[in-house]
Amino acid sequence: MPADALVAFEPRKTPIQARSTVTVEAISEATIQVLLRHGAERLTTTRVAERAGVSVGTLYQYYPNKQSLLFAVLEHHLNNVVARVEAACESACHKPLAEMIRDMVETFVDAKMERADISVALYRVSADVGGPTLIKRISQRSQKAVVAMLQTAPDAKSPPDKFAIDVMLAAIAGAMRSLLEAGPTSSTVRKLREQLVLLCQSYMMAATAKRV
Amino acid sequence: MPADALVAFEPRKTPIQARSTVTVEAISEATIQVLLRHGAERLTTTRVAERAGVSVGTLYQYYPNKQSLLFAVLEHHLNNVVARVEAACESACHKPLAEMIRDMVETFVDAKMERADISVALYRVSADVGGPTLIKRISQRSQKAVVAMLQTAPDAKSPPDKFAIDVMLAAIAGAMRSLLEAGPTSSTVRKLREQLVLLCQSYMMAATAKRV
DNA sequence: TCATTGGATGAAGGATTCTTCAGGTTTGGA
DNA sequence: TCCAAACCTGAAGAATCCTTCATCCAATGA
Repeated sequence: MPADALVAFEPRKTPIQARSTVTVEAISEATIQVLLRHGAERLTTTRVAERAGVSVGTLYQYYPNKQSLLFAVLEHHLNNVVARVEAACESACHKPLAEMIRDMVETFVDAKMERADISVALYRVSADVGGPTLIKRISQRSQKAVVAMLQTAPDAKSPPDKFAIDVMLAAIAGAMRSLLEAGPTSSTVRKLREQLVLLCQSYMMAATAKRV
Repeated sequence: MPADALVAFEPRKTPIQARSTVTVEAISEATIQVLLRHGAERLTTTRVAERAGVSVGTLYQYYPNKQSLLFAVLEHHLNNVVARVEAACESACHKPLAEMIRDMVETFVDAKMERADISVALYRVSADVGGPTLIKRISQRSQKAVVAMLQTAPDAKSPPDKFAIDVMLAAIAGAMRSLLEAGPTSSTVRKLREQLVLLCQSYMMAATAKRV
C-alpha cells in the first residue's frame, strides 16, 4: 500500500467564523450522503461540494485533498463509537463478568446502529485513506478499556488474555459489519445484540476460567 | 447502491484454444498482483493487462468491463474457501460437538491463510463489484453446511438456531479479516486459530444448550 | 466608515481511466 | 498449402476527476 504514505491528512485551515463552521459541517455530512447514494467509487469532491451547497474551492480550503476529507469523517465516526464504549466500560467496573460484557456489547451495537448509515458508508472507505493506522489506534483504545474493566471483575478466575480480547472485539465488529452490510431489520438487530452478548459472555467465561 | 445494478458481470467470451486459456489465467493472477502492489484505487485495466503481458484489448475480449474482472476473481476465491469448509463439515459429521467446531474453524482459517495475499487484496474490492450479492450466497452455503453438520452432533441438546450460526460465521470471518488486514505473524495466526476455536466452541455450547 | 482578514466562487489545466475497433497475427483443420 | 476462425494489438475517443488560483463577497474591529 504505497498509496497513502505521503499524503497529508491534516486539515488545511480551521474554521474561525461561525459561517465556516457551518460550511465544514455541511461538507462532512454531504460526504456521508454522497457515499451512501453514489458509493465510494463515485464519490467526487465536486459532487460532495455540490451536495453541501458550496463550491469545490471551498472544500479545498479546509481539506488538502479528497483522502483527508474521507479520513476526517472516518476518524470522527470511530472516535465517537470508542468513546461510548470506553464510557460503558468504566461504569461497568466491579460488576459481575456477565453484566460487564452485556453492557459493553450492547453499547457497541447501539452506537453502531445509531448511525448505521454512516457505518455502512464508511466500511467502503476504511481500507484506503489510512484506515489501517486509524483502526489500529481505535482497537488499542477499545482493548485497553475492556482490559481495565475486566480486571475489576469479582468473578474472573484468571487475568484476561489481551489477545483473547482483541479476538472478541474483532469478532463483534466483524459480525456487526456483516449484518449492517446485509441491510438490517430492527428485529434482526435485536437478535444480534442478544446473540453477541451470549457469544462474548461464553467466550470470556471460557477464556478467563482457563489457566494460562 | 445503484452503481452495480445494471452492469454485466458475465464473461464475454470463453477461451477455446490453449493459448487463450493461458491468457485468461494470466489476467486473473495479474489482477491480484496489481491489487496487492497498487491497491484497489489504482487498479487499472491497462495496468492489469500490462502485468499479464497482454494488451488491454485482449482483456476486454474476455471481460466486458473492469468490474466483471474483479467480480470473477472474488468469486473464484470465495468459492474455493467455502468448498473447503463444506468438505470439512461433511467429514466432521457425527463427531462430538467440540470436535466439529474445531475442524470447521481450523479449515476456515487455513483456507484463508493459504492465500492470505488474495484475501487481503479482495477485501478492498468486495464492497463494490456486486460483493453483497455474492457474499450473501456464500454465507448461505456455509450456513447450510454447518447446520447439516450440527444436526448430526450426538451431544447437542437442542437444534441449532440458524441465526446463531450466521452470527458465529460472521464473527470468525470478521476476526479473520481484522487479523489479515493488520498483517499477521505466523505466531499470531496460530493463536488466532486456537482462540477462534475456543470462541466458537463456547458459543455453540451455550447456544445449543439453551432451549428455544 | 473603511481597511483587513476570513470565506467563497467556479472555470479550466493537467492527468487518468475505461473502452472500442480497425487491422494484424496465429492456429488448426481441410 | 490455404483459409476461416480465434486471438491479439494499441492508438485514440470520450468521459471523469482532482486541484488550483485569480477574483469577488462578507465580517470584524478600530
